[in-house]
Amino acid sequence: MEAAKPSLDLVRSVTDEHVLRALMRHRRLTRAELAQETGISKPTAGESVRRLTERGLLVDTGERTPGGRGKGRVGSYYALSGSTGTALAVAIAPEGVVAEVVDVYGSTVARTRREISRPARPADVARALQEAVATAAGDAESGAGRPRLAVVSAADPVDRATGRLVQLPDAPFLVGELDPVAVLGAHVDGPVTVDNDVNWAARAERDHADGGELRDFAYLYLGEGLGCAVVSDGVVRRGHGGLAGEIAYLLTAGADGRAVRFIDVFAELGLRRAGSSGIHTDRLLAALRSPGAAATLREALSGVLAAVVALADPGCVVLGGSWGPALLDDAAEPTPGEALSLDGRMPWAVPVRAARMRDDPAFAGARADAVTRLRAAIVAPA
Amino acid sequence: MEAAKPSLDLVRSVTDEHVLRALMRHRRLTRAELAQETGISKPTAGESVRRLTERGLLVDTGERTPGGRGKGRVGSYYALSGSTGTALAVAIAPEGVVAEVVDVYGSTVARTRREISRPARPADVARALQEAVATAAGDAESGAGRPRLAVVSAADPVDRATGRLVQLPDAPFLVGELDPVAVLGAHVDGPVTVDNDVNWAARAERDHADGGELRDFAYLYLGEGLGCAVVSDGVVRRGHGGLAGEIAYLLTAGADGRAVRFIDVFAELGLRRAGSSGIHTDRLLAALRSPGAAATLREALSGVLAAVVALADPGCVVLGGSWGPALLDDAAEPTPGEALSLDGRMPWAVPVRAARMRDDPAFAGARADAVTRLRAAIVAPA
DNA sequence: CCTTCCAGGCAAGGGCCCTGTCTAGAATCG
DNA sequence: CGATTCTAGACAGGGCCCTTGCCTGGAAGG
Repeated sequence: MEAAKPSLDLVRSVTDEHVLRALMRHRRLTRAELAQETGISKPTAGESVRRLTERGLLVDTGERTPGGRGKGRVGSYYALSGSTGTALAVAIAPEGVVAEVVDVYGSTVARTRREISRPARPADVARALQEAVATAAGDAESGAGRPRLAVVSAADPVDRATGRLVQLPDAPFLVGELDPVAVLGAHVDGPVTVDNDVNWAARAERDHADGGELRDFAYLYLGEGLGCAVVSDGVVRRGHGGLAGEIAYLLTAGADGRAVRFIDVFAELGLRRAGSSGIHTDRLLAALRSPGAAATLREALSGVLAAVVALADPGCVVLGGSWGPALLDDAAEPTPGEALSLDGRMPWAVPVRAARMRDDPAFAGARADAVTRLRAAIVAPA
Repeated sequence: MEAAKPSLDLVRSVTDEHVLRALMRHRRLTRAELAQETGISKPTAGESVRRLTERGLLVDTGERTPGGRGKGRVGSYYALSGSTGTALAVAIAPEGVVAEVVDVYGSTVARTRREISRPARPADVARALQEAVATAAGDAESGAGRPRLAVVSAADPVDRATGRLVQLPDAPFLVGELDPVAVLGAHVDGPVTVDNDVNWAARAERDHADGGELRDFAYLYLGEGLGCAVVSDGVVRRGHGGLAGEIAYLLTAGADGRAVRFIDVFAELGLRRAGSSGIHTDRLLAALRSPGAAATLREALSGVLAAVVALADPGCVVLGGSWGPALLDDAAEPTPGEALSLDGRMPWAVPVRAARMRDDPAFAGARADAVTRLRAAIVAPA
């Protein structure tokens, strides 16, 4: 509703969009099915099919049978043509790189994974990224051409304006000067979207919830690194530079009650890795069995939670990462968040629960967004 | 672009909207001017005027002269009719209540202010609100009928779902069970929108900036109460319950380096009012001249700033309230934020500046929103 | 008084969508 | 095996909305 002034082909474009979206949901439809599915009249749907076929977006699949039960005339099935293209979804993590080519239906066209041996050095990560992307894009290119766009998840802070990874002190992973936009741009025709893995995981968690109930929540990632995604009004809010959620620097209560940065709590407990500056998760999980260390960690996390709740007022806090959910498993499941009460710090209660998406949620979020963006790219220039 | 399926009158509605919006900007236009202004053709503009006049939204003003220089045929001026109505903008603060009736052009139709003697008790506030609203609405009603909607700013946390004021411990103003939606609903035909004064001030500050440059920023209100508005992607984000920005409960560094809540820092310095639980601003401004207290306050505020920056990544932090800007006046203006450096707590720098809107910014924000909503209400049911 | 100039009305045309009807062809039934 | 039944698709008619182009009427200026 912005600069749509002299509109009459606007109405045609919305018709075409409905037809395209219906075929994204159903893969193949006859013109009559299309009319019923979209609510558009039969002649109009037929005309839209004619236009879109002419533009090369739709093809007659050649399949003619209208289904088993049909008694009447055969119909022609139409489907999106191959020229609708594919999208590339990539996840960069210290354990390895995943690159997947997806089509408009959300199906996987090609997939590659490159492991990285620990500790992950910047050059190793860059090489793994290059190889994984080249392999996946190459495998898919023979079939469906170059991907039209790319969506990248990176286990590092991402500059919102440029998409480059940002190097912050005390951050666990050293990806150096990696520029995913430049690397992916060589394999993709369109835009490259880059964001933090925690933000992608939060989007996956949001989409996983039923009926859009998760419109305002915080996703705390507690693993080798510390991160937080803030979802407000249904959208991950990245802030001015894309660095929103860098909770490592939040002031919280340390072991002796002094105000220390969250990340420093782990140093004081001897839970930071020697080589990198990440958190030694194995040692941390072991330390959780000692009441003293567990209490210190819970106290520190409680201060962080209070800050998140005070500033963002989430309706719920989701804990993810390798050891975040472990803080909850101890508590009785029926009373989630009991073990992480805010200790009377905050005057209102907020439920805390473990993340439901556990299998590479960052990649899942990026992959889903790649499909969404691909669909939008097909519809938009209509 | 949502459920606009069977659209052809959609295009007519957008035409009418363009005509209405043009007349909101220019107050009166002939049909020819309307056509030129909107880019629509002359017959179409004329037809839209006919429809809108028939619906009672437009009137022929009777003015006929097409302007001084015109040599040709006289044109008829059309304008929005009186039935487009008015909106009510209200600001509730402990010092008093302001109620203003505005029209679609943003002009003031009626205005009332009721002072409240300190200390403001809940009953005083409720009475002042009743009186101010009744007077303003009554004054305007004779001319333009009942206002169509109301927008309310309240110097208290506001529940997002119900619009009721929320009572939090350690909050300065005691408005009890005040329910602005119920009070205003008696004087208004349409919806009543209620939000926190800090959020409204932040919106005013955003609109005051040139060219939408303030898309991601934080507005820290430091007065008798402590508040914060977080603007992400150009919109104030209220959180799940509307309580985002309650920074009084944030953990920060106290005088002795211990982790204390922000509000407790003022108690330790003896800067909280006896009767209410607000901050004694006069005493605080005096205390700022003592290096020790000033350093303590800056240290505490620095911890709060770090939390805001870490979680929201604002492109800039704006300080408002009665003593917030005073923290900056001491520093050299050319290097804003120097006196409030993050002390190396955060790895990236964020500029800090004083609020530019100083004259009741909360009311200004609510008033502007009332005009916007009134215009939308006129256009929407088109 | 005539010319100039502009607001507004009128006519024609094109685009888009809808309802309603007809046709063709295949499966099913008697 | 032919008649019936059912459905996909084509076609005609009509309504709505916008646009271009032309005409008219009346006021200001020479």
